[in-house]
Amino acid sequence: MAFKKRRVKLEDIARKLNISIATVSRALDENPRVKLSTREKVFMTAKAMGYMPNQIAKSLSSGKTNIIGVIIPRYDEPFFIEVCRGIDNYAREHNYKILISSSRNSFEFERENLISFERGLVDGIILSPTHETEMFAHIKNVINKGIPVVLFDNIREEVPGADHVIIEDDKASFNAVEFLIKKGKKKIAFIGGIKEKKVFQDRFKGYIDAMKQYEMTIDNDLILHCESLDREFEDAEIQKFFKEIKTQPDAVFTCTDNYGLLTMKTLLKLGYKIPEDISVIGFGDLGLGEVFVPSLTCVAQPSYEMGQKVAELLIAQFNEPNDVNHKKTVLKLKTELVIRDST
Amino acid sequence: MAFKKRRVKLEDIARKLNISIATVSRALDENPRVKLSTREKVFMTAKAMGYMPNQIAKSLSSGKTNIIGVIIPRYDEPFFIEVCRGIDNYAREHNYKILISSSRNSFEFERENLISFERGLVDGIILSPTHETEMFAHIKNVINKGIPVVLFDNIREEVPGADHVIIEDDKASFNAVEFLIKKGKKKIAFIGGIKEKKVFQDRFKGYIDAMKQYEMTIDNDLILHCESLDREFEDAEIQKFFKEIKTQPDAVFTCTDNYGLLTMKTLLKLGYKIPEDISVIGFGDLGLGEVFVPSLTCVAQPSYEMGQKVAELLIAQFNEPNDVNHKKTVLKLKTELVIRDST
DNA sequence: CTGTTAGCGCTTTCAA
DNA sequence: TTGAAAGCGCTAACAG
Repeated sequence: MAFKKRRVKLEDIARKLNISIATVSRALDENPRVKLSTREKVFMTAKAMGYMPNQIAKSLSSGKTNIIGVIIPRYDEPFFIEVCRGIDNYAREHNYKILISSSRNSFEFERENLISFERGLVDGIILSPTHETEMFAHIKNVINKGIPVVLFDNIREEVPGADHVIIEDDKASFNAVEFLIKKGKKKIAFIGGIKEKKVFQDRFKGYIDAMKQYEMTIDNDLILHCESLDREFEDAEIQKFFKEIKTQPDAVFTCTDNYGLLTMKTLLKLGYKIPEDISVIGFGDLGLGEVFVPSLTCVAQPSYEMGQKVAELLIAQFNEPNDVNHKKTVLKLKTELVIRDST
Repeated sequence: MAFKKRRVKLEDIARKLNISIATVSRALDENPRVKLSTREKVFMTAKAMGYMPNQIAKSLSSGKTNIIGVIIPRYDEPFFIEVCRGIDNYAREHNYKILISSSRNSFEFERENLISFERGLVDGIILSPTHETEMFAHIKNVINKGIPVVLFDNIREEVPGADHVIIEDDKASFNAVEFLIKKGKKKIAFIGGIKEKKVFQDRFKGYIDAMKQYEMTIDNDLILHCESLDREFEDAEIQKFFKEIKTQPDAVFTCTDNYGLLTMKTLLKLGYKIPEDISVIGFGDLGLGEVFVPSLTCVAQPSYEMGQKVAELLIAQFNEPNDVNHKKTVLKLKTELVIRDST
């Protein structure tokens, strides 16, 4: 093979068999209107000649690409990858591929990615907004062009026409904090993420609600909203928080697995015993918490299922007769508190 | 907007301006052969009409999709995600998108994915073979069709025509084991993965080489080749290994971060002190090892760089005049031993 | 500097 | 049951 071969196309098969391109196309489509014997002949020669359909030509002609565009804020967060795995799984079963793009936690990139998806490469879009995303005009724009959209995870504002899949963030953290209170904890600290992110707002709300409902005093000294998006800095922020803390907490509710682990690390280094002196709870439950010593009690988030649901909703939109008066679905997934050694 | 709008196309712009489609196409391409004033007019109207180029039509006509197909064995391994991040980064800078497919550790899926990529959807393919992949006919096939291919990580057999990017697995583990020996360790255990996987073979070789070179006795009782592909079972295998072990080791060299962490967990639960009683080394260094208490000494693998290199090689192939007599590049990336608290 | 025209490979009416 | 032919929206060679 010393040269790049020209690909076999329908025309080649047609010529070899002395039939028309249309018949070949129909035959390969297993169209029953083509005589069985012809169909068989076509199949054989197609195989013999090493025919491969051209996906691009098919797409142009049919107006469907069978590709789903996925935009996530970042790759290096197991939650998003797990969601993608769920999407991929469902999509594959329905003959779709996924094109993943990261918005790198930037609204500008999110917009760019979205625009590039408007160029007809994808049949629909799944998007998890960044913390920077305040305006949703770019998304509405896409929807107005008739491209189906499903949003998940961090949705600050409801977008008409798009399905939403989220988890019960407030309720989940309420339950976790309630669990600590019922264990007799008196000084429960809170560690969350950037305040702009809806999920962190909701998790904070759950904390506050539980504290109020059980008439605990809320001590601002025990509350930290991490501001960094980078592992390294998160670590530093958390270390600083516990070194400078005035009131000694007897429990910490944290808003991600990573915060939970970093908290345990810091506390262990400061000489605390977990869970004897202090309890720690994480959020997410994506594998790491189980291995740590002591293992981390977590709010378990159904990430993989979330991916599957999101894909399901999108593909359902594809099959709707009228995709513009699409009735929006808002799906709230349940979480579960997985109790381990850290509480 | 109560109906799905027909997209604006070149023809619409052309008609509105009373010029030809070709001119519009060239103008939007910023072709200097088009009069500046015409170009400007075209840009304005395109914008005003909300024109978006049709990527599919472009691809069919130009024969380029600007999409890179990536096939990885699994999503839930940070190494692969990190490589993808590197690929994505480089690709994006060069105006390519990536289509990720998981082969789910199965040769059959790998083949299927490859075949679906042969349908003209991607300009080139990046692939990390599964442990099951013994034959490379499916890959050679693709290369013979003139589709550029770059392989990385687990390559059992060199494939002519494809570039390879790997790390110095044997040397890396040699160095790690040597480090333990020089620390005065006498009973060094080895925990690796399935024997079919080339990377694990090489890492084992490095261990054996170091042990031989320093005239240490190799004790089969201290060697474990994990057979499971699932976290949960890995955990059980490692626990079993240490519970049944006859000789007490004073160090453990493990072939992945996860093995390292599971080993530490098991040892801590069995009452060992790390590093006082026993040292542990992991392989990969993808974030988790740093947080654990004690933090894990690791062979640091340049995963992100690997992704960038892989993408670079592929895109270089795109620009080669003759892609069939392509001179294969084999790139071996260096690793580094990051020393932390576990040794 | 601009227009005409012939594809790219496939799908799909319409006609036979 | 099959064929002819008109697109899908864009590119590019050629002509002017």
